[in-house]
Amino acid sequence: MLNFIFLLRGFGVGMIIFAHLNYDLEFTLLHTDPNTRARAGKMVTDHGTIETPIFMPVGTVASVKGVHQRELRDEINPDIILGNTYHLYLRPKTQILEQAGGLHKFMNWDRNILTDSGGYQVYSLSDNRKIKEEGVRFKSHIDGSYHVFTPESVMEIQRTIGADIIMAFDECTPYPCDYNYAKRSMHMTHRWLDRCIAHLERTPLKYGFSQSFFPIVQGSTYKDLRRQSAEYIAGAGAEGNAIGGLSVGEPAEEMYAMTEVVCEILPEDRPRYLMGVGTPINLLENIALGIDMFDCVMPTRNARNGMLFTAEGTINIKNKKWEDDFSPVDPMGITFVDTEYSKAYLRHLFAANEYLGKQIATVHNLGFYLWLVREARKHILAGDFREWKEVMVKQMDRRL
RNA sequence: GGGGAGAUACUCAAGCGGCCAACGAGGGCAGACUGUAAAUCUGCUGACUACGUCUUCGCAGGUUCGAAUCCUGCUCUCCCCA
Repeated sequence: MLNFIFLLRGFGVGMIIFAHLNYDLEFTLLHTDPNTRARAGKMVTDHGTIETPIFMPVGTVASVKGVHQRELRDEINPDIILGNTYHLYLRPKTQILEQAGGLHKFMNWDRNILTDSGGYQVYSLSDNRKIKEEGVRFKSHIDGSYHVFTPESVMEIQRTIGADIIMAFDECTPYPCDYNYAKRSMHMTHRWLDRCIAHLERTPLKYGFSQSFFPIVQGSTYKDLRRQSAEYIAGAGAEGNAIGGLSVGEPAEEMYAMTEVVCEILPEDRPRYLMGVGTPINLLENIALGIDMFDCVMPTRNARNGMLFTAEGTINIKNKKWEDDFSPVDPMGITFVDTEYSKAYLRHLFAANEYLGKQIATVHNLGFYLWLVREARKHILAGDFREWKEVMVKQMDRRL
């Protein structure tokens, strides 16, 4: 653990304070697969240990949709979940989170939390925002009011939300993206990164535990830009590094190609986080390329829309063929919902639009995703990851 | 007994001479979803020997070049008065 001392310029004569860009994240690489670039590791933060590779369930507005915290902890059991700066800033609003003593206390989650910076909303709310060098002006999707996010303000907000890992403010470019636009955008993201770091250094921690900061590689689907960006991001020397701007509609092969060139450059001894990915197959393929952390709305959103992920392939539980199939939701029985309910019953709940159906499907899908990354970890440690992965990819690439 | 309103596809419900195989909603069937403006969105939903043909709008006749739409009769439903 490194603690840098630095002098805050122009802030009182000779006043020495501790830098707030902490280096408190302990990441240990336990094993690297000899046949692929897959890694098994462990991160230790003030809110516990995160075993990698990890999948982080998305809880945008301080809720993993459809799941109680108790089910999340006891059944799905992730070491870390996500929240979103843009959404939480708009509602309940930063000040409420501050009064609550931070997001952990507010939502009663005492394990790790990572907050996304709102960079993805720069992409997804493209009709309702304007990007400038200074920052981004958003139109609230809740009440139509206007708000400006700058790298500085986003760092302030994330300090107040109080996640364990906070993300740089970036621009997530769309797909396809014109080369020149991707290049300009990438450079702006880099400049924003410098501003994020500068601002974090003068923004104190609020809740007595440390926060790690991850910068984000951009560069769209262009290898040269990705390399350039990865070098810049690696140069920041952060405790972990993220890859953004993927899983925005590009073919999987392009995603893997970008992950590959970026992972060659990002430091081995720091966790690598591929943002917004993905399908179970995407996870395994990217683990093989050296990714340690993932998040995605797919298991939760698709669950609410009736899609189940299993080791044998995907199920659309709304389909008529399950009407009289009284077999368990998933005979593997990763979580209690898998064996306590039948497919016919779950289909009925969806047909009747009962909340419970969406809840069961969500617990199942998240249980499966977490099982998948834990299993990957086991096989990396055991040395047979590649063989296992090949079998799993083939098996999961089906519709049941 | 008298007066009035109405019967449209699985359901509800528009249409009131040609642009009607018939708006819309529900239901049904299928698809999409990747750092969550998503409990959302999209398509199909009379029958076929399907870029065309055939049979539909209570039933039976009629008027018209042409009828779910107009006329006559019948059957049934609902409302009001006695």
